[in-house]
Amino acid sequence: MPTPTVENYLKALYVQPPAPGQQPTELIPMGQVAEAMRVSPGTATSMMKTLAEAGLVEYEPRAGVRLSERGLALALQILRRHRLIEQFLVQVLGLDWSEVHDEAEELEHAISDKVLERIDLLLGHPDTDPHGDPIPPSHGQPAHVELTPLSLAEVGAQVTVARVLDQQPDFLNFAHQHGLTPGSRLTVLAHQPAADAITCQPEGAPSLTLGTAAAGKILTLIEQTAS
Amino acid sequence: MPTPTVENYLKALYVQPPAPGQQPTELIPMGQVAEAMRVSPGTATSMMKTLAEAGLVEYEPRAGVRLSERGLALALQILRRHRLIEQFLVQVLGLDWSEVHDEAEELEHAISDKVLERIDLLLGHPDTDPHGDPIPPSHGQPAHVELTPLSLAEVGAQVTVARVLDQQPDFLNFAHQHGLTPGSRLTVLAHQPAADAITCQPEGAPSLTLGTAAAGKILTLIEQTAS
DNA sequence: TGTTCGCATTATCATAGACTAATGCTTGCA
DNA sequence: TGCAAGCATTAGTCTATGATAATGCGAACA
Ligand SMILES: [Mn+2]
Ligand SMILES: [Mn+2]
Ligand SMILES: [Mn+2]
Ligand SMILES: [Mn+2]
Repeated sequence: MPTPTVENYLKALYVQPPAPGQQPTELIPMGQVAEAMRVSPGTATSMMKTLAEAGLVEYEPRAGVRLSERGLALALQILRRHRLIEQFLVQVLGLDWSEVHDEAEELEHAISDKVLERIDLLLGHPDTDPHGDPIPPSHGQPAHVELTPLSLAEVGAQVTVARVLDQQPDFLNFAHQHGLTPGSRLTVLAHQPAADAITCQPEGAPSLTLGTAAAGKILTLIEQTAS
Repeated sequence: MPTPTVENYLKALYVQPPAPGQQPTELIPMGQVAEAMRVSPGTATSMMKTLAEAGLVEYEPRAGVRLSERGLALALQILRRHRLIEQFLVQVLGLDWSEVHDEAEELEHAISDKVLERIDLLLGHPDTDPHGDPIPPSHGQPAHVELTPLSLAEVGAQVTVARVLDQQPDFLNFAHQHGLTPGSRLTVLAHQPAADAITCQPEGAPSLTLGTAAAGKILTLIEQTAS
């Protein structure tokens, strides 16, 4: 059984965004690992060697690391725990979606498979967490759904918010207050490239202008394009 | 915030049974600490010095340790977490009372005050856990209730099982199968000192003979003495 | 083709928690 | 009154995980 530290590294490796245009099987450079885990570069290197010893990653000196098959399976297991716990904390205990990430970050290392499956049952086998992140099944990869960042949705399109990529409480509170939670519908009103902004109209809330960076963190399902 | 290891030591110190006839404020010898925590004597000594440094225990070399006021408050907090979690696992997730102790042993270190108070609310502020152990309030000591070990109950008495002291799954399964769970009522039929045994009649279950040691782990509330 | 700059690696050290083995108190008994 | 047996303490080591600082490699640019 891996330590909490090892579990955190594996999860971090899994969720690293591939560099633009890269396959997710490409090598992750050590600097990125160090930054993701907020440790020094030396610590990252030595930890990656340890994980490689344990067969959880493939490590190529001066090139980077990628998860091995075993490492990937473990990472998905931790991610499943994390996201089911988040959903549980919101649905059953009534916590706010802005505070469950940090709670789950600890609980994911303490919960047994048995308790986890009870939670899954109680929740009716959800397939996403409160932020719209997919919950991996107990075996195998989560299904892939094609989503469009709000920043790229066409003017006039009607979209449904499906997933919010930023876990920061401030951002989540902001999104909640403006009707940008998974399931809420909105219409894209305008792009303002010069202002680096986009304006949209959430259903049942005032219209809203967001910077491109923020809009890029809101992933949507296109319901209807501009007619 | 103490580490999980420190929390476990404090909890263990709190639940150490005082030697027969001792006040619970007496010093606990190092051998007892080492045995309770299943570590070597040297480890116990060095850990107690560390805890003394941190002001959580009073340590007298070659005599023993006792919890300080701060250590006691912390121990009660951990115990509250442990027992509320156990009750939650049984009541909400439907786990068996024989398996929740080990689960809670991990979760007690991972759960936040916020989540804990939500659980407490959801359960309706229970004051005992599934084994009948009292749940300490968020501040202060748990109320003391006078209970009688089944081994000492008089022949002919009607008693209600209030608390089961052994957390071993085997013992708990045995107790459950024979109707010896908190809340179940039974009548004491006979003492057989020569056989080191006691016979009782649980309501709605076959009568049962137990060794004195086992009967001593079943604490009861006397409902009615022999007429 | 050579050099430099950015990143990675190595070397050294620290801390928490554990172990084993050697040593040292203390107390009860002769 | 003295000593041995039973505990407890100390000394030295180990592993996991971190840090810092010195060194090294290699890709891109001159
Ligand atoms: Mn975590
Ligand atoms: Mn999430
Ligand atoms: Mn514990
Ligand atoms: Mn209990």
